Amino acid sequence: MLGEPPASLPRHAVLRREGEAPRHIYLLLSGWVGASVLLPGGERQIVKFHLPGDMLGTPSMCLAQAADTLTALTPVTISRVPLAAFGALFASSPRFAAAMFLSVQRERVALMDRLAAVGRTPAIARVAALLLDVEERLRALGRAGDDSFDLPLTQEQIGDHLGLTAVHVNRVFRQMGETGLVTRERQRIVLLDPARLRSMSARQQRVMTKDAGWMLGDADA
Amino acid sequence: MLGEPPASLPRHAVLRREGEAPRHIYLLLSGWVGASVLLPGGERQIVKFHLPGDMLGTPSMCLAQAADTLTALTPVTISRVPLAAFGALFASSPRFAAAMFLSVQRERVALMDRLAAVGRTPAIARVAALLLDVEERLRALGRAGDDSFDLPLTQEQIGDHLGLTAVHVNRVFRQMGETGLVTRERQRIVLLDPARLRSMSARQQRVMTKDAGWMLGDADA
DNA sequence: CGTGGTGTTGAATGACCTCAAGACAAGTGG
DNA sequence: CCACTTGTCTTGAGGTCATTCAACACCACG
Repeated sequence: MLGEPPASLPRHAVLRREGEAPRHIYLLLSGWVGASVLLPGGERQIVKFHLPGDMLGTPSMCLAQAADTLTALTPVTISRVPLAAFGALFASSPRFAAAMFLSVQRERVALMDRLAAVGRTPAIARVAALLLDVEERLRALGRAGDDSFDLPLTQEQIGDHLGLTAVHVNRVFRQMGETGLVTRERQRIVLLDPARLRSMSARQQRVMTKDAGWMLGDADA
Repeated sequence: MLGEPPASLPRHAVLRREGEAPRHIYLLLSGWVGASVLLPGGERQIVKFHLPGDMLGTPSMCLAQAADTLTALTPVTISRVPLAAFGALFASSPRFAAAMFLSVQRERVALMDRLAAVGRTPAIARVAALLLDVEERLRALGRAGDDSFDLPLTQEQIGDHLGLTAVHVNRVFRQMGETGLVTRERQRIVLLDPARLRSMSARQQRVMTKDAGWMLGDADA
């Protein structure tokens, strides 16, 4: 479709570094990618864990220098999309434009929710929210019907995502194990008690509209 | 232009409550509005302080139920825009669509930055970042050339914005006063040492592109 | 002149961090 | 096959930043 031929990259590969001029966005075909922001003091905040099907790098479309660094958390395959090509599509199809617009709004809502979690909930609620979020997104991709999945993240990465230290993430996981909330061996996570996990996560269940519900009766491309 | 006639609302008025079906977005003509998310436990996170010129409520365009509550922080005047009317414009003018798209991405970047601040920086850095952010936005509106401005927020609202308690916000302000960073009388803020404030804020200086830099040579409406 | 919202300050508590050490697993080169 | 390394996980002890609880001051407002 609109992207360049797929490319494979190993774990730890950097798709694009913060500060570079953004000339592409990226389609993630397989694997996990982390989008992170670096603070002057060297602290890192991972603003998004990307799963297959996601579009990466779009926040920087409004910037002269990319805001986030995109790093492969697992081996990945991606397809780059030049902004120029993207722009043509945007101009020719209002429906596509609307879909993109709504997609960004969804990301924005997700950020609002996580900001609320990081700003206002204790560590265990944040970890619970992360697990539920990942499970839900994987389920939408057709993975695993049971409440288990692979979480190819180090505890440090999880900490950088949730505003915690790796050490504290570890303690939270242990506590969750001891109280029968989850089990984990290697990177395999099993949600033993999703209901209780949900109740302590302070997570909203958001209902998305069908794309462009407010955009009726227009010509498509 | 595209909105309904302006309406005036008093302080504390709720433009739209979280959970309602979003049928409008709002143009803020004067005054301050806070967009907040409520957590199940009753905690509040203010995700954005809106200043005149801002479009409010757009994140909920992708949702069946509004994600955020819009509350007047000062007396305000607003203009409502029905989503339907909005959609027509969106369909007829790709340039408008692109501008909207980029505007959302800017909000997204701002959320990423604040998430990083809340997740990874101490209280004083968050307050410093807020002050600099507000000052910069007011300056863009043509207000105050000197480093002073009105901040019509309670310390509780500031806390809800930064993931702190009102008490701690107060202590941070006092400390900033004692160390010669800022002064405040009533709601008037004076930045005594913007440079030092900036250095401790961990705030990125983002360079925005001109609207639709990647979208060249298309027909406008 | 009360009254409610907000600001201010202290004392005690707590959630999370820092520092440090060790365990464990997966590679890598000998 | 075995050191050896490296990255990650795990656990403890102690410290810190921010919170909670509580009391009081200060306006603005009726």
